[in-house]
Amino acid sequence: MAEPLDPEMFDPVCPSSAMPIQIGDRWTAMVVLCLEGGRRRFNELRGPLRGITPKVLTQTLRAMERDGLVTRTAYDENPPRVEYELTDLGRTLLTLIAAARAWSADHLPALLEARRAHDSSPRSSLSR
Amino acid sequence: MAEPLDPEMFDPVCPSSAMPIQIGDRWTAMVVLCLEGGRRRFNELRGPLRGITPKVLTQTLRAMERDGLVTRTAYDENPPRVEYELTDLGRTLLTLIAAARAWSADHLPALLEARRAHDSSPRSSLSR
DNA sequence: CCGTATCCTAAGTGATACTG
DNA sequence: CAGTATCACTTAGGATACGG
Repeated sequence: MAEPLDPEMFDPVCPSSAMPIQIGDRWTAMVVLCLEGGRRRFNELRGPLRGITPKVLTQTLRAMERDGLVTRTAYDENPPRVEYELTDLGRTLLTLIAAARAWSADHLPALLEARRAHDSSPRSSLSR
Repeated sequence: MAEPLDPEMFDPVCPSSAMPIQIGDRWTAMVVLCLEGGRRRFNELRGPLRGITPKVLTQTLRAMERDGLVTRTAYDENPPRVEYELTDLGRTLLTLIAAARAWSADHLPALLEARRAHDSSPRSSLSR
């Protein structure tokens, strides 16, 4: 298990990463997906989560640990090694996240098109 | 259709309203649910959405209209009347929201318990 | 390698008051 | 009735630098 992650799996700027939902904060759902394949080290998570700073990743993981979504295991080695893993509770989010991604695949283009049409309409900046 | 809404249906402070997901901003999912039963007037929405201010409700509805989730119909009457209604696209969110609420019903207690246990643990404020 | 410590800004939200 | 106009505030999130 735990095959290498695509280091560019998530790019929050890229619309294809757009999710209609947010679970917890901005990164939580992505972290869950990153941990789907098994336990990961801190720096293994930083790659796929394009642009996340260590501070924010720590924050996110701490909050998830607090909520019982992940476990944190620190090995007393040098250099240090810390691994994160989904709990059973954390894994229950996977189906919900999958549903959300399915919604995006099915309907996000329509939403974006509606937005584009609205923004380019003369009425959008006028009389209300 | 359009039976009267429970004026206390949603209280963002109440944990039973807690959602594991957010769709758009803080209120969007609740607005979708409020409109599930049919078209509603502006002030009809303010009751169930406990504590929402008119400014924020307007913001939310405008954003949803822009994204093609609701339609806004203004009748030229006095006193003014404006009705909001879900579009087909907006209705596609209902199943996703239902899935989210089901997750809450099934797993939110466990999450909250994990949080409580973590917060009351002596380790939570100590050595990291 | 795995974080912390500071500092900072932008967005979201709300309170209050006012208007066509 | 259905909004707007201000003002104020909190917090998530990020940039950067440093530490065990």
